[in-house]
Amino acid sequence: MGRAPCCEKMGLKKGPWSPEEDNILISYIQNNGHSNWRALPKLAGLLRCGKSCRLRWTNYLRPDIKRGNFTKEEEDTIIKLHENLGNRWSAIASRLPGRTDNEIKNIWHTNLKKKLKNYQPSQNSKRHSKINHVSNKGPTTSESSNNNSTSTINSTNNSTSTKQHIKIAPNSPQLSSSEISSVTLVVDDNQMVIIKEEKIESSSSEYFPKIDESFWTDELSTENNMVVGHDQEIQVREENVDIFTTSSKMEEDMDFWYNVFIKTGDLPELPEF
DNA sequence: AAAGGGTGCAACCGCGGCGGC
DNA sequence: GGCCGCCGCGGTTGCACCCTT
Repeated sequence: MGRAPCCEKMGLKKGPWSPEEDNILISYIQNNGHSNWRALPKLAGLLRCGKSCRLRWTNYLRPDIKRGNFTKEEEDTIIKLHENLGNRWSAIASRLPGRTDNEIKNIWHTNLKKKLKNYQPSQNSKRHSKINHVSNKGPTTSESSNNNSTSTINSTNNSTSTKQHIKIAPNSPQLSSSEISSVTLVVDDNQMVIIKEEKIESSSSEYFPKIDESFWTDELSTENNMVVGHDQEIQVREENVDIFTTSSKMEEDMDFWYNVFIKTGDLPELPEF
């Protein structure tokens, strides 16, 4: 079934936006919000499709957009994040306040990609010097196409005495958006952080254990172990995993910890849980 | 000064996810 | 469960501007 192309209706304007159109859109959204993009242009009196309005607003007119050149720090962050997230521009943009996915995508294609060609970073070796890969046992089938890995990291935090299991993202930053993955951190008795990344071919239904809503709640359920459980060593280690409950403080700490990890490749002191 | 190529960026296109019915 | 419409995302295009010759 074919999808009707955007702006198929005759009479809808395309191309660059005029200042007048911008003003109409801004004042309408300021007064009425943008709960329905489809209806917005009609209600605002714009000869544009909703999609065009949404794009203009999110990429250009939004008041919280940071204009101007990217700083060195922002560029470095983009490079780091792209290394980990791939072309997931919206995910990258979400970590750069005031920057849009479109802007980041543009800067990447026009600027950073070229920079990287001449720049062979040592981040990987740096990271690997701190992350000791203790096993790399994928599922017994499709091993060649699945890139599962488990890493341990020495933590300097000596205060915890129980294993904790932290799911930081449903998608591994090491994998492209076309791949389904799971990333899990486990802190064990010896203050070792185990990073479990699992890459799953999206077409391979055997790696999609049934996950109910509880998986995405704060409590660690056995379902979690199923998801990461292709690695036997991890399964054994997880036998003593305590129920994991989160607090906003803990989430903040983990977010900070993860951000430093992403930005620098270094592993800062592990937050106390 | 003009032409041609390169660059940057706004905007468009089409697809997929998701929710409502 | 399937259909449909809306929204968001990533890829691509088009054009204005800049630089070089």
